[in-house]
Amino acid sequence: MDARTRLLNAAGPIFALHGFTRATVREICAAADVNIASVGYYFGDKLGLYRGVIAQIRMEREAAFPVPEQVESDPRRELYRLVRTLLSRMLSSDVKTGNDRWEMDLLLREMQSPTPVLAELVRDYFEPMLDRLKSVIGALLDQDASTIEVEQLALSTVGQCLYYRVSGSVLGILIPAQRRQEHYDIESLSQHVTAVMLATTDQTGLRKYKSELVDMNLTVLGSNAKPSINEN
Amino acid sequence: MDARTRLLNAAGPIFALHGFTRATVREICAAADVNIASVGYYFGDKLGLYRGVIAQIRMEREAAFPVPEQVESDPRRELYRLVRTLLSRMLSSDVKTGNDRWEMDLLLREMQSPTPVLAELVRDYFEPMLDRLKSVIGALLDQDASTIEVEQLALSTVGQCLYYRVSGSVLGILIPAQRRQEHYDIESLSQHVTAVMLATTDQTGLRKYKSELVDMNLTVLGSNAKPSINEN
DNA sequence: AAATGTTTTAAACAGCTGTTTGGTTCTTGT
DNA sequence: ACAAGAACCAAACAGCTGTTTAAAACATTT
Repeated sequence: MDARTRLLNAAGPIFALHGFTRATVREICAAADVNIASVGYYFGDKLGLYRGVIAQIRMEREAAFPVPEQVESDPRRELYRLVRTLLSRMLSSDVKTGNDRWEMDLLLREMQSPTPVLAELVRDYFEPMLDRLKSVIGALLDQDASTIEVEQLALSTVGQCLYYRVSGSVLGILIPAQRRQEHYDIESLSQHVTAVMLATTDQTGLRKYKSELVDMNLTVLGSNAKPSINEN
Repeated sequence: MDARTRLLNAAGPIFALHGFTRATVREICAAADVNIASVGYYFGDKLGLYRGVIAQIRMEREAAFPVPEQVESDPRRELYRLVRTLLSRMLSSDVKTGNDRWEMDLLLREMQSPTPVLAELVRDYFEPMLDRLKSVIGALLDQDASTIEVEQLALSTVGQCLYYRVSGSVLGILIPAQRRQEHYDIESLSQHVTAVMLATTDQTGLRKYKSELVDMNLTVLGSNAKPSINEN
């Protein structure tokens, strides 16, 4: 195999495991069975190699879990498909090998310590998915739903999905292994998240509770006579 | 001020900004106006200093945004308070100074690259909040709600809140600054998240949509005759 | 077979890292 | 005032970092 691609393949998991800085080119080159100077030769420097890895896994994951085509007649079913794709991208990795899920770890590190790469990643990878979610949620809501309302709901959807990836380490401590395996797989979570969003976008749902909430809040504020201060 | 506490204060933002490894003791000591050898003198080594910082910010944030006492008669209002506390802990920092929100960044880094510190952090900081959420959501649902259902809903709540912190960098690219300031403050988001969860926990809500979903899903699978394969 | 261009190699470089040393200054109790 | 201990300091240490060098090995073309 080409030394360049061997380097690319070896770098991915190591960058994901240790982050960009902590990952050393020596460790990567040893894993790729390649001389240390090769990263300079093929990618200019360490950051160039990193860019290459990011670009590669983005293509891979778009191919493995593409945004479903817009053929669903029922927006509810389309929402389910989108959520499932989202969760698959978050939690799953190569379907064939069943390998570790290092790709998403890498993207999360990029979100936490952004490099110039993040902007294009958002533009090409996250935004299309968010737009699709907005369009489906818009279809589920009444026509006079505000842009911001639809957007917040789309973000709530992504947020729930992302959470199960971000706090994997925390969930590992909070939730016993058996229950985790039984109830926190992609299928169960897809159904759960979709159900939450369907219940929320029901005509009688969100707006009713939001106005209820405003009333409640005003009552609290009124009885306390402190209109703008944090009450926690 | 004591050199020890000066060190502790200076280390927090720097650890949060660069992560444990990238943060150098030289930079921290320079910011604290302290000799390099002091970290060894007071904390043993760099990791000891890190532990000290984590312990300190946990105490600070618990004092600044305590879990509300269980005095609310209306579970809906209690849910709102819990969500607001959660979002405050995520998004806000020192109320007086209005400083940067570096504390949560640090906790997130700990979640992503866990050290032995994470376990106690989960036990003392996350778990009590999650238990409270479970109890409120259990009160909102009908009595025969399963444990796992309540837990998933509680995690969905936390997930939505956490998302606005985790993907701060992404939101900065996706959403224009003005709209972000107007609609993505703590108050707006608290109302939004609470409304979503109230709509979902309505008696007629979640379970209805979940069974609907199962029907839909079975239909899809049946027409494709591929029962167990990922259809994305 | 010779020449040209490409790829690979071991070694060295300069710089930064956390930690330690041994001595100095300051504080405290008697 | 003086001794004992705590606090602090500049300097050096050993190790690892990304990157570069210049030569060797290989491949391809003439």
